[in-house]
Amino acid sequence: MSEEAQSQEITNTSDLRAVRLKKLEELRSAGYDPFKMNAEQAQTSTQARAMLPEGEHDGPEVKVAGRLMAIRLMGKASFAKILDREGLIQLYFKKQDVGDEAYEFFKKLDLGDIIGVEGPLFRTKTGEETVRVTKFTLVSKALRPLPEKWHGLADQEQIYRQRYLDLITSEESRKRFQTRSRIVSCIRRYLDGQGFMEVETPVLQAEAGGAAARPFKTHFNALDCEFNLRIALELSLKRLLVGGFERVYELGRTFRNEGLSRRHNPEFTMLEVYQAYSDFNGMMKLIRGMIGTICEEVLGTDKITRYDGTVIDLSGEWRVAKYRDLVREATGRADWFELPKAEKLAWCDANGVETDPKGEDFEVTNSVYEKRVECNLIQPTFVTHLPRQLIPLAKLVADDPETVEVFELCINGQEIAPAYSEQNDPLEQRRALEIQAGEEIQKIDEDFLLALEHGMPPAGGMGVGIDRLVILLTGAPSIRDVILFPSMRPDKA
RNA sequence: GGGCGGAUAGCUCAACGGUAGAGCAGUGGCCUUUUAAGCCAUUGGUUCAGGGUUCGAAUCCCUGUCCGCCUACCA
Repeated sequence: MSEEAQSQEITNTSDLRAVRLKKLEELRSAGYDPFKMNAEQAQTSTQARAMLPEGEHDGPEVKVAGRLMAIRLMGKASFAKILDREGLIQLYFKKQDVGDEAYEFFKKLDLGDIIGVEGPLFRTKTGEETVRVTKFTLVSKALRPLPEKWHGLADQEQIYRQRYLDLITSEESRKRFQTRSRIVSCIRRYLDGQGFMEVETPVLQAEAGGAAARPFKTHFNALDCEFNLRIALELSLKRLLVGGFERVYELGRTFRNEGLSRRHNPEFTMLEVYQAYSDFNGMMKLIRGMIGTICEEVLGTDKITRYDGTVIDLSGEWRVAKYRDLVREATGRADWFELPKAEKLAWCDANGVETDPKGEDFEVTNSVYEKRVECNLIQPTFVTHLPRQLIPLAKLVADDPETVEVFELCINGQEIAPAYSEQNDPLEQRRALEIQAGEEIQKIDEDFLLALEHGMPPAGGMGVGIDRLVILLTGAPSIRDVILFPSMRPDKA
């Protein structure tokens, strides 16, 4: 590849790669190989800027490094900007300062090249902190050009497939992923501080249980049998409750072989937490405290402005509302639960709520809940007292046995975290699993039931969709904007 | 799976049946405090692929590929 560029006379100067390859070959034949060089990054861009006090014109020497993002050549002096992990910093190259030869070298640099520079700080007449470069080193040559400097990357596909270009050009995207990382480490700190223990359980499972979703299948060569990628963490973690690990959590990737949308990615990050001698009320305090801590320590605010301008207020006490009341409110029918199914169906039909007419009565109601209640819960709301048929794995509410001890925390029109008072009666659990499995009895996880029969302490359990939480907390428009490399069809190039 | 929209220079986009253009970046030149720096000159195209209609297609029609949005499926 290099010979081709080396030997050929470049006639087409808009073949940017060829032009840059030629520059590289020229450097190499002059005895300079950028890929064999390194630079010292003694300060980040923000640290360096902070070393020049407000009002001061001159500052100390700094050594910074990063990617060249802008070059403004003005004859015998030039301005440039480099980007490091914290942002941009301006550089000033003057022929007098660096010497004639080095200045000619500088003029051959391209946008996208990675350089290290050193020199004293000064403030320009417009007030910007700038490094007056005395020495610089090219440490990586970019053979490909950066995206357009003003508009950046607009092609959604390229943003996802070549995320590095998006990260280089979009500060918003860069910040969003940095925030995600800080949210995740804050969650770990918070749970660890509450005496929880982080564990890792198998991703590869003979039977993927703990939720009703289609799994991804794979083949386990050594055992010569079909395996699945996990669809939930629940069953492994409850075995650990039986084993005496009373406060456990796992923060890991889960896989569901289902469609892609603004809210769904087939592989997504899930947090599941189990706490012995607690229940769904305890989980409510836990999630409230966790999100409150993230607001305080990561975001510095409890008011989130969404991409469309909507403000989500996470301060104060969050609303707690019963499922039935929310459905009554949404339909405007105080007598909703007394209506015969035919009238419920008629209401759905008249109000554009799609539902299966052959479904059970509670399923018709749940269609209303999903399409008219959940997606409208923008401000934080704990929905409680869900009908028992919807969640067979939770304990019944003692004084209202048609409902279960459960909440679903909804914010931003999405279910962020469901939590249960976990079922620990092994006989009830078997019955529930059998009902759920229907005819496919062989799918019941006997090993899990065996564990339960040894006695599991009463416990609260909760699942948190980390991607959705990050969507909420960063105000992002889509799940694809909070996953670095979202699932894509293979590039057929 | 269904519906709608899109694919044109390296990037962002125009041209909507009649010679494919602009800005950015690239190349050459001028310019010692600029910041979307400026000025002069200049290179760069299988208009996603394949077929059709037409004197003539980036433009109209068909098929395919890929992408986006909506929708469906989804404890």
